[in-house]
Amino acid sequence: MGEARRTGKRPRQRLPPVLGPDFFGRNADTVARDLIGKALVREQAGTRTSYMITETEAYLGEHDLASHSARGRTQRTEVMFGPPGVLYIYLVYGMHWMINVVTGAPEHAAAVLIRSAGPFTGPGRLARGLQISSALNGVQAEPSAGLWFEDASVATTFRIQAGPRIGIDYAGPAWSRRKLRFSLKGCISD
DNA sequence: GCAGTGATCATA
DNA sequence: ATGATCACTGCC
Repeated sequence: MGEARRTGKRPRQRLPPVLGPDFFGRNADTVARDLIGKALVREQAGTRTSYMITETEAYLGEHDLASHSARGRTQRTEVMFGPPGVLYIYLVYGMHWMINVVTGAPEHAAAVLIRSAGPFTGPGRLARGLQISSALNGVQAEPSAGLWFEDASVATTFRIQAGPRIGIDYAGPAWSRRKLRFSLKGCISD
């Protein structure tokens, strides 16, 4: 007993789909744009919290001089060359963890940086707020990992703004000018 | 405006 | 082994 029956007139429960390789196995800029308004879900010690994603950045691949993968395959960038939907998490400035998800086909070293979600504006604050660090680097984003993405948009209509990426001037004007940062218009992070 | 912080990578 | 760099944040 105790199990809910799935027969009869009970309406079928609609679970928000977990975004997987089908979603992430596309161009980074498409994924980055599509992630705006989606949910980043964190579960720790049985407590689950969803955060609406409001800001992302696309890193297109080895040809993108702003991307870590432009320097080739290294120990750090190895996960970027792996399958889509895997988390790429690294430390910058000795104290801030960045949450990325690998996109595109394997061997195509592209990723999307999650810059803001829910109340956490800024990639460093986001990782700190969700208590994310290197433990999830190289791990598939799925419920068993405690961090995953869901197509759970609450807002029905919203505008997405595109602008230049932050903190990548080293890539030169051609790449730093490109509008590969996406944000929810009206949010503090837009 | 700029200091803090330490992994990572190139150079040797 | 050493030094430069860094997909940032917080406080001046």
